[in-house]
Amino acid sequence: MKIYSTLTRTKEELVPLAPKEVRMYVCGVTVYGVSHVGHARSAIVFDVIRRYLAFKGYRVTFVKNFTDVDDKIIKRAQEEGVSPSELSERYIAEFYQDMEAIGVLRADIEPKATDHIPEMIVLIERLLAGGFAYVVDGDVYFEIRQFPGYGRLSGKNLDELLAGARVEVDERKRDPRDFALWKSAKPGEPSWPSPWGDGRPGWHIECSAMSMRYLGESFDIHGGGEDLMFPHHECEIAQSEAATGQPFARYWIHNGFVNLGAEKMSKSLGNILTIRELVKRHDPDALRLWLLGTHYRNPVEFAEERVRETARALERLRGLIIEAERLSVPGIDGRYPNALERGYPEAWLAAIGHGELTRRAHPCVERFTDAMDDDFNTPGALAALFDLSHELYRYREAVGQGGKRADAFANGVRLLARLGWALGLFQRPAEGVAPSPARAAQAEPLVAEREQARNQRDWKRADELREALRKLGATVEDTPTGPRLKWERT
RNA sequence: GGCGGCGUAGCCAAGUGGUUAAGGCGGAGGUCUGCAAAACCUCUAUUCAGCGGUUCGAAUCCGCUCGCCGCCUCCA
Repeated sequence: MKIYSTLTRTKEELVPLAPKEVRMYVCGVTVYGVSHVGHARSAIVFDVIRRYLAFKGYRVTFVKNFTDVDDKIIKRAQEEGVSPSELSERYIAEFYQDMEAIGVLRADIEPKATDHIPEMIVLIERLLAGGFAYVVDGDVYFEIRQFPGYGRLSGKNLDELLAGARVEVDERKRDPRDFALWKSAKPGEPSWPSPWGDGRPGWHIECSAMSMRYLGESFDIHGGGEDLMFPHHECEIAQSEAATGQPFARYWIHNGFVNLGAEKMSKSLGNILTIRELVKRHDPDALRLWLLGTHYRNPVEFAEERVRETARALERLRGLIIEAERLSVPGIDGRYPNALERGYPEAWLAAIGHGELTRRAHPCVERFTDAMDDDFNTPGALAALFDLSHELYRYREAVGQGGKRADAFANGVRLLARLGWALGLFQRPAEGVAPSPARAAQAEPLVAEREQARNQRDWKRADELREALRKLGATVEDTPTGPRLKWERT
């Protein structure tokens, strides 16, 4: 399969350092506030990448960090009159809640910067010993001139960076572009002892230290939002490769932004839309489906209406799962909340049990994996999924005729659910939106009475009751097996 | 100023040198239905911002023009 790497700006064949094993590190969040749609996109993109690699049969080790010490955290903690660690712990808990709400699996390892100060100190010492860094008044800086590759990832040359003249002017630095590895302690700020005096780590060093700790000095994939390309990832490469003399990450993956209207969304602009708010209004699967409808490297513009449209498309796919479950096929197993399973599309195709349906499903599955193999082309994969759903509905229409069998249909749906799993879809109960118990209790007698009216061919009364149910938020669908309620999201 | 990206149907969005330009939403007609809903069938871009060029052949490559956006500073 091919992955676009920012480092080379081309799609490259994925060749992991160890066969059949992928080690990936993704820069997580700085925990000083609630997460927004942009974080959701990044989390979902890498969740899908991780899932699909597992689906392909790779053993994936996925590390995603928390930055729990930095200027913003300290500032916010002071404003709120709590300790920085209290603040970061709170937002870590919030982050987990949000991720669960949108169906993002936990990473295998989720390290916090403050738990890895010793590793960072060791790394900084290596850099000092190698002549890549220098100490000034308890601060340690990385000297970028000592690392010729600096600027390669972001495609910047050093002179342009200087010409930009936005770099912080600090007389003590040998070069204005040098960046801090260690910052000396200021009163009232958290600090740790170090060979250079009490202080705290610079931003970039944590990711180098933690990725090396858990994945080794060289690993396969390093990812994050496109904004992290420079300076963060650029600095990570410099300090890591300077320290080890080894190539750091092999493939660099950056996801595009979520814009709000014409503007980018960011905490500093204050125009954020939180995940918390979003999942109140939208089905999490609709949110995911909407996000995956655009390739991960392209920007996407958020609009409530787009997500609502996507929810209608989702209903089509989900209708199949509901249908299959109604055929009492036990547990459509597209849902594996905590298990990463490798995929065997060929076996699943064969397991359908009816040659005709297998034959029709086959090209859909192939297009699905071809699209995903091509730099995680989720829009292409979704197109294949919709085509598969189409084939399944067609087949279901004809069940009972010409050898078409309900069990084959259900097996086909199971295949669809498995493909969906690789995208993180269909992991919740297929019924989707569940009514509150109170509403369900209210609806029950109305449905019963309506059935009675229909049996007596009292269409007027039946329609009144349909209307009454609609006011409760439920749409009635009459099916051969009886009425079915579809609840609105409230 | 430097670097990079984008402009495909009413809307969203794949495709990046060669059969009929995916898919979704929306819309039109039909089947089914007491009526609906869902599903199914048919249709909905002779054309890919514009203009030139390369090529037997371009939405796809090159040049120019217009429009939009991102990064260069904390940010997913």
